[in-house]
Amino acid sequence: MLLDSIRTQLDSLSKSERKVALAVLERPTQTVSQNITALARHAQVSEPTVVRFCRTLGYDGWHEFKLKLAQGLALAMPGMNEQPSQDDLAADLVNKICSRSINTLLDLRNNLNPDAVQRALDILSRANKIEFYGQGTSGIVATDAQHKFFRSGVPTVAYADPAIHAIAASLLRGGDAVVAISQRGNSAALVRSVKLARRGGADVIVLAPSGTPLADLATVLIPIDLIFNTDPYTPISARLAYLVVIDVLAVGLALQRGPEFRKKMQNAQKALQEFDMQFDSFIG
Amino acid sequence: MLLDSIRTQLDSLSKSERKVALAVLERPTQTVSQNITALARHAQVSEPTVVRFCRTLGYDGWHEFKLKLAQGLALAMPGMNEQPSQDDLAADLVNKICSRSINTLLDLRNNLNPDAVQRALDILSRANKIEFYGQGTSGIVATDAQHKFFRSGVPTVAYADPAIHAIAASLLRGGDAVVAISQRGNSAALVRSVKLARRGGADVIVLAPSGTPLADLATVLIPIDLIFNTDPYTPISARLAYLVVIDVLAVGLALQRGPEFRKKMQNAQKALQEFDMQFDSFIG
DNA sequence: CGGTTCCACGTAGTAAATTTACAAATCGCG
DNA sequence: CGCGATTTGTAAATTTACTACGTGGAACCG
Repeated sequence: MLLDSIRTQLDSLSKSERKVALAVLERPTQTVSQNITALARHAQVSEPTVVRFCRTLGYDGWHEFKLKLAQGLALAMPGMNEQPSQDDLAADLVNKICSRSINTLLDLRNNLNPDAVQRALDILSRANKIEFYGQGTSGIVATDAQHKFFRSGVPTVAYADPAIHAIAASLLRGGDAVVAISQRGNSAALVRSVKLARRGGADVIVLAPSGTPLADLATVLIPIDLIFNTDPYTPISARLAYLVVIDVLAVGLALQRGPEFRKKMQNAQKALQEFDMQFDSFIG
Repeated sequence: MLLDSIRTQLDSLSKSERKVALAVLERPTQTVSQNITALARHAQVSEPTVVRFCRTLGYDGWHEFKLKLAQGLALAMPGMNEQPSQDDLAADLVNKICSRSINTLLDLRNNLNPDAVQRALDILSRANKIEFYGQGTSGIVATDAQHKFFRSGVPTVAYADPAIHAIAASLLRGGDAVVAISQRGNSAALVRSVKLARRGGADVIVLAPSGTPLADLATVLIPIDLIFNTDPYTPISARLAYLVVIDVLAVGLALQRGPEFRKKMQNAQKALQEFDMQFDSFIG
C-alpha cells in the first residue's frame, strides 16, 4: 500500500519532505479530504514542498498523489490502527475480521498463478474421476469442493479421513485426478496418500503453500502463499483463500466443459429458485 | 459501489445530467484521471452541469465525487467490464471470482450489524451448550463453525442432518443456545427444529437473510442480506459471508470469555506449530 | 391558442487551489 | 572560509472548480 511505500522511503527524503511524509502518515484520512494548503500548514512546510514530496514518490503532483492515497485507504481497513474501544467490541471485531479476510483475498487475487489454474483445469476436464483429500480444516474445504463441483454438474468424491483416502488413493489409475488440500503442506498422511495416487498413475493437483513436502509431489501445484501477519487472526482467514481457489476451479471446469454444462447449471439454479422447499435441504 | 448507484439513479436524473452519468459509466477510469472540463466536453454538456450532477448524487462537488469514484474503482475489479479474452480464460476467472468474493465481504463489512453480533455473543457466552444447525451448503458452514469454536476453546456440536437436529433440538432447555444457519432462510426442516428448540426454552441465533421464515423465529437475528447481482456467480461467494460471520462469533466469544481463554488459544497455536506432525490431521 | 411561470441549462465571471519560476538559505566540500 | 550544489520558501501565473445570472424551452393556466 501507499502508506507502506512512504514509510519505506522515509530515509531517502530530505528534511522538509520527511516532515510532509510524517504528517501524511499521522493523519492519512484527513489528508485525502484536505487540500494542499492544509497539509502544508500541518507539516509546517510550504506548499511547493508538498508538491515536490509527491513528485519524489513518483507521482505527477498533488492531485495524483491524493487520488492514489484515497484508493489505498479504500482498500485498507477503516480504523485499523486505532485502539479497539472497549464499549464497542463487536463493531471493532466485525471490522477487523472482515478487513483481514478482504486483505487475504486481495493478496490471493494478486498472487494466484493463472497458468497453474489453467493446467489444473486441463487435468480436471480430462479426468475420469476426481477425488478431494484433506484433513481437519482442509477436510471441510474438501467437502465444500465436492458440493460445489456437484452443483456445477461434475460428480466427485471427498475424503477427510486419512485411513479412507489412503485406500481410495491406492485404487486410482491413469486418467484419474486427485486434488490434495493442505494449509500447512506437511501432513504425513496426506503425503502418503498422494504418493500412492501418483504411483497408480493419477494426476495430483495440490493446494498448499509452496516449498512444502506436499507441494513437491504435485503434478500441478497451485501455491497458496499468504503473508502471515503478526496478529493471531490471520490463519483463520487463510482458509477463505482455499475456498475461493476451489470456486475458481469449479466455475472454470463448468465453463471449460462447454456451454451445455453452463446451461445445465443455469437450469438447476432456476429450478431451485422455483421449487425452494423441495430442494431446501440441498441449498441450505 | 458508486457506479451501481449511478445506474440506479439514472431515471431520476435530468436529460443533461443523464448525459454526464452515461459518460462516467462509459469511461470510469478516465473520469478519475481527467478534470471536470474534459468530462463536460466528453458528455457534451457544460461544466456546471457536471457539478450539479455530483450534487444530485449527494456529493459536495466534483472533488468529492471524483475521490469517491476513485475509491470505488480501487475496490472494484481490475478489468471487470472488459471482455474475457479467450486466450486467458484462467486469469480472467481468477480475477472475476476473487473480485466478486472481495465485494461480498466489503458489503458484509458495511452492513453487518454490530449490535446483533454483540447480543449473539452475550447469549453464546452465557450458554451451557451450543449447537449449530444447517443443511446442504450451510451444513458445511455449521461443521466449520464447530471446528472454529473448538479451536477457540469452546466445545460445540454441529448437525447437518434434518432428522438429527430435530431430535437434538427437542432435547434442549433454557440456557442452551442454537445457531441456525441458512442461506435462503426458508428450509422447512430447519424452521421446525428451531421451533422445537425455542419451545424447550433455548435461545436461537439465526444467520439468514432478513424477512425469511427462519429470521422471524430468532431470539437474535444476524441478518445477511447480500446484493444479488445479475451474474450467476454471486451465490457462490455468498457463503463466504457466512463463514466470516462465524469467524467473528468464534473470535468474539474467545475474547469475551476472558484473557485466560485467549492464552489457552495462543498456547494451542504454539503447540501446533511446534509439533506439526502430531497434530496435522487436525490442522490440515 | 397565447401568455406566464418555472425549471433546466449554459455563459461568463470569480474565487480558490495547484503549479511554476525565481530567489534566499542551508549544507557539503574543497 | 568561500564556492557550488541542493534544498526551501516567496510570489506570481495558470489551471481548475464554483457561483451568479440570464436565456431558452416546456408545462400549465387562463
